[in-house]
Amino acid sequence: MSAAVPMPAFTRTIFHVDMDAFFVSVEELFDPSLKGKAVVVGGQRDERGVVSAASYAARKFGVHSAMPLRTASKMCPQAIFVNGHPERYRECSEKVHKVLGTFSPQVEMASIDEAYLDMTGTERLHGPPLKAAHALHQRMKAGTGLNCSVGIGTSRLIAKVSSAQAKPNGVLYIVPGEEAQFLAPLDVREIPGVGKVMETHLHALGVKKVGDLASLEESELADRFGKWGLALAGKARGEDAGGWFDTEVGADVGAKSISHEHTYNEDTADVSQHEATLMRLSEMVARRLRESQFHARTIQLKLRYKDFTTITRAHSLPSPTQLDTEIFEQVRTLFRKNWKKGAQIRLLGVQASAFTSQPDQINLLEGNRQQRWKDAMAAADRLRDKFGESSVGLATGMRGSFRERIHENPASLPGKKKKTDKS
DNA sequence: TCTGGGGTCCTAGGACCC
DNA sequence: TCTGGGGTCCTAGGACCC
Repeated sequence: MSAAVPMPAFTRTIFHVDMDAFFVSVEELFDPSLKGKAVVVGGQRDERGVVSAASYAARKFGVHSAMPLRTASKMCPQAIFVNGHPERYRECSEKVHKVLGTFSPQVEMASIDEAYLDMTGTERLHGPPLKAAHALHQRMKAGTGLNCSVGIGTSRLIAKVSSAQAKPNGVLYIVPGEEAQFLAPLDVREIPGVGKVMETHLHALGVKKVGDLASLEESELADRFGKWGLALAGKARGEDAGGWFDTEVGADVGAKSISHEHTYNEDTADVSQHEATLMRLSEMVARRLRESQFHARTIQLKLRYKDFTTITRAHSLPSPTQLDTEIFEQVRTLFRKNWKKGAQIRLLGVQASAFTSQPDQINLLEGNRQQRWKDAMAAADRLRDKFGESSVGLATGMRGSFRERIHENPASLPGKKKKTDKS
């Protein structure tokens, strides 16, 4: 048993809705002459960069996302190369979200082109799962002009894996109880979270299919891969074992970081160019912080050299910021300290994290003071545990002082501890 | 093949505190 | 002079996803 998070006692009905060749399909809406042709979205054929999306016609030639554009051009010379249009995709994504909202109040956009719906208990409104899915399909086409695929299962994992099997433009329902049989013949790579590295490790153990994985001892997986191994064992059975998958659908989590980065068209060692780039990236990050009303405490520089070696260097500020100048100065300091002078740079990036919504200095100090008091109390408790009740006098004295503080400023009492433990 | 940009989560070591 | 056990925070790197 993986005991950390109890599985729901009832059977859930989860939909995973995945838009088909999303970026390509959106481009086709704007230029119908692209329809049916080999199309590559992401940039021009001679540019530095990778494929964001490929049409099904282009995929026939082996082109796939994340492939370098130049490689795609060699494999499929007749392909039409299109620059990406993020605003168009965001706009369409909102339309998708709206359509999905008419089917369930519990909708969660997992990325720009896919979503989870908890459809548990919607039978009276929408009928059985397959009927609801076909209705969704039609309403999606009518509302957005786009095709999607729908996977249905008792967990997020099963829904996600089955939507991939349903592509393109299909629906696949995995009947409750048949999860393991459905997964068994699939490549381990089909399990979300199993990438190239984990695949190699599993192959070394003779594990190629999910069925092979399911027949391994859970304890062996745990020994070999730690926390991940345990989750993996559950996934082989179709369970949302551990991590993000185990969360309720629609419980939206705020952003944890905001970043921008830039890859030069040609590598360069020109300092003034680097500082100008860092300035621009800092401005972009700061603007988004202000838009989302976040203040960031940690600023990170990302630096990639010509040979692709990449370093990150971070610094936490005494008080959080959303100002261009403060971010830029931090990132410039980090850059000056860490750049191997004269070495050619390929990419620069700026990231902000450790968000608070309260920039207020006074509140922050109060928070720190309170934290120290909490620490002191906890320390006293530990002392008491160790040395017995004779040391309780110390602890009581502290509690007294703490109580006074609470009366001074009752509003600031509630714990700001947000344990992000999802396992 | 010559490798984008925007994210999330996990691990591991060291500093620091009690 | 040597000896512990925990906890939290910070930082760096890496796997993975779309």
